[in-house]
Amino acid sequence: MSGYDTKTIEPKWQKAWDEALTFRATRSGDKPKYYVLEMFPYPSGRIHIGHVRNYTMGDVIARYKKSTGHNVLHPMGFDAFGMPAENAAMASGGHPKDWTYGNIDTMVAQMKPLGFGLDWSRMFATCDPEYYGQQQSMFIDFMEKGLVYRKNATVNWDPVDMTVLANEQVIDGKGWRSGAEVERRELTQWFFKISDFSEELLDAIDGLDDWPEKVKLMQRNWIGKSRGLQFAFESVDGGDPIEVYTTRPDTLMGASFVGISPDHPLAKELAETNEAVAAFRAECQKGGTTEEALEKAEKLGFDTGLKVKHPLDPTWELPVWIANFILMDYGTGAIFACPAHDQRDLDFSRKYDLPVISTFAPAMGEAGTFILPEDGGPAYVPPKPETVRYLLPIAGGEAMTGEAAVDAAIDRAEKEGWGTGVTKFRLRDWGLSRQRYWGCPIPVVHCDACGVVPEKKENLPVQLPDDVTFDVPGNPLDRHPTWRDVPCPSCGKPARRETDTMDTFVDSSWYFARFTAPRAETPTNMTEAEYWMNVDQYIGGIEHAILHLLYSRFFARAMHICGHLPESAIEPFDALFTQGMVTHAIYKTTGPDGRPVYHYPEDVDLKDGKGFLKDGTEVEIIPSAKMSKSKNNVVDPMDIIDRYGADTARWFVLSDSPPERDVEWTSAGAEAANKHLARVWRLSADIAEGNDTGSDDEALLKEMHKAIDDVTKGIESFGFNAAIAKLYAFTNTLARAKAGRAARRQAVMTLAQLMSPMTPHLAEEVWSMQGGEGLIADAAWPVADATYLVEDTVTLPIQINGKRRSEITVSKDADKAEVEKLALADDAVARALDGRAPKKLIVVPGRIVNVVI
RNA sequence: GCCCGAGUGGCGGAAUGGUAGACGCAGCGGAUUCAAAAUCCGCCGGUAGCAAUAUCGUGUCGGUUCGAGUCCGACCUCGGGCACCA
Repeated sequence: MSGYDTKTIEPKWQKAWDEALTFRATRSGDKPKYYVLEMFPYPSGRIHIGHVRNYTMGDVIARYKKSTGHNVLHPMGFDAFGMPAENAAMASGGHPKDWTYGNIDTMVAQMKPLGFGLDWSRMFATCDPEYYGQQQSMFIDFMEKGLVYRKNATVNWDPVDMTVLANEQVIDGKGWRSGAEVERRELTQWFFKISDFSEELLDAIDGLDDWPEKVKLMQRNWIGKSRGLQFAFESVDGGDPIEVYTTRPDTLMGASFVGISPDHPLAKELAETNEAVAAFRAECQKGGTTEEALEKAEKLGFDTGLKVKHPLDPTWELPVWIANFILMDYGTGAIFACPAHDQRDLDFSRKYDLPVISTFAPAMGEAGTFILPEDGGPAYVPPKPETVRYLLPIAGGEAMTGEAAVDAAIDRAEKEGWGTGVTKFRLRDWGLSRQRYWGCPIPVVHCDACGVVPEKKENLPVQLPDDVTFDVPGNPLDRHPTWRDVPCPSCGKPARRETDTMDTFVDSSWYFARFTAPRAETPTNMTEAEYWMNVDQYIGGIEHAILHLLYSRFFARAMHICGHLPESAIEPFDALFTQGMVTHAIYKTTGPDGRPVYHYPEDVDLKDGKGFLKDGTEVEIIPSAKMSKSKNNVVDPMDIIDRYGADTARWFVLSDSPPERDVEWTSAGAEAANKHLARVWRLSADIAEGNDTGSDDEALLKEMHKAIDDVTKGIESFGFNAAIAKLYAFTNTLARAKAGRAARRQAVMTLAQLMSPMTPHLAEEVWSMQGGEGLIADAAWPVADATYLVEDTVTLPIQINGKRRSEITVSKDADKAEVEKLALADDAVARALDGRAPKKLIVVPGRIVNVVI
């Protein structure tokens, strides 16, 4: 007997599936369809064990759904535009295109030996002109429908390299290559009008029943609907009124100053004549553009000397300050500050010695050790639904919730005519312009006579030129000698192409739709889209909870408006599952220069939880760290396949941790997985050669049907680790079973079927060893027989005052009175009661008995 | 700074508000073997006890409940996102 030989088994069955076109997605018959999709990878170079986990989960679902009678679509492609390709070209020459397609070839070659049931015939990369040409065509459709526009927006500017930087290229406020202090600079950029859909994208979240609550909550907060008051502060000095928006109009009597953004038109106007203002504005331009950088930056202010009137008291004059923490993008770019109830405003007021006035305090009785902010306490910011005691109410009573007070304040302002209740959203329009080469060119032309004109559709795709270099910073499209020069699509006179390319989030916002008809001459094919959409199960990382998923939801709506998707597909992902990362310990020592040295796992011997190098030096073990090349803790799936086979890798990434949590890769765990699969193989071989004697067939059947039931439920609920635990238990049962050959053969074939979504090669091998008909991949999923699932008796734990003290065994349909009688007769209970009657007796049928004494 | 999660034995983890620790790893003991590997069997949260058993125990502190890993509040630590990483 040759043993469990993955190097023979795995290629054999992969070939069999290929030849039988087992995983080719078809619309045949009257079967229901099922579309399962994992977030497609960026072609970084090699596949990562995290990819293996992600695609294995999808494959389990895909194979399971196929065996329950669905037409399954399970495609794969590559999110192939983006910065790393340009960085590689800058670092080591070559061309982003060659680098990217080379990586794709490598990664496909690495994925195939893993035996995923994918329809490879549908594969594409977003950098294929056939794909991005269709994207350009849709961009033009979006323009026609008014979903795209241009406006100014801030970017990170490196003043030394004279180039725009991505947020990740700004490190501690400095450019990553030049080290120069980064500035914020305005450029005219293209935007998608996602904000037109704010309300709709928010409301529709309620219908996403099979999305994780946390993702829905994150999206709701991101869209950020708020109700507030918009009103104007009249100028004392005869200038224009300053419009402000506030979500806390109830704190108006606590106003300390009026703040405007450094980018507010008034600030810009002042800067023209006032050098100090101009200098302050320049100071505020320093640093990166991220919200985090802005929030964490030191609060800076500049007193303009201007004064405005308080709307409720014309004699009350408030100073106007320019403050760096006020965003022009949100509200009106101007606020009134209430330091008593906002920590940022309080920090600012203390720094610049501005007044602090509390408008409310904790409700009576809850005051305790409360210190008012004006007396040195922190800003008092209770949740809005909490009742507080108003010291300076502007409307309504003294004790109110913040919510009620805000409503009352808006009512008063509207009645008196000095303000309006306004609903605003935090969600900003989607800026898609990138000043980079390796992306989808924006298909427009700038003409001196006609302005901005979309390219003619028959001229699409607007292809990236191949003859570019990356030896100097900046966008190669900008300095290409001829690429920019084109005739105006409208008047035919010489004009210039747009040199900005699209954000790569655009590429990934509709690939799922393209998979339904990947070679269509239009972005989608309606027949195919109607049949396959929506994605029934989408699987990916939690890091995409907001941007990618929100942009895709917007895109599906925009595509529907332009006739590229049916209305039923405007929420493209019916169910979402977010999986955790695969982590691995880091082995670290400290070098002679005091800097950390990271060691490869194969160089470290593990003993009793400690790690040692070959020379005996003990290494520090940092567990569960994100895999990173610089930390030498990356596990290469190809090494695992080579050593143990694909099924072991697949089994392990599913077995050790719940799928939504991170899993730590350990060599011990991989070995254990491999041992178990070898054991199943031996068990099958034994049974195939075994004899017919035995009894207890009934007991084995019972366990088998329980296993079918448990594993089916486990797969359906993404409890893969729990399903695998049941499979271990059932394997143990089968190995020890004294049943006859027929019953054991049936059991091992069922075991193979239950394992087949996770370890498909081994499952096929066992199936064929036992003389199963056809491929296990085509076999119908086993169904549990309910008659085997019911137990005749149940064991009930007995608690005394909530602590387990004993147990009784009763028949499964014993009524409450009978259980009570048996419980009271129990020795432990009788001892504890000592003749007294229990205070209370709780019987939860089939669950527990609790005697309260 | 803001938003969202997660914390259970030596380790990964299981547990519709109802027996905390299923299953796996490591460890310990045994069988098999000339020996080893492989395999098979048994034990395995802490403390006390020969044992029966008692007692403590799910990041920390409090609360709701007959009963809390699970629900509520505060805090600590770690992770994800913050609009140009993908």
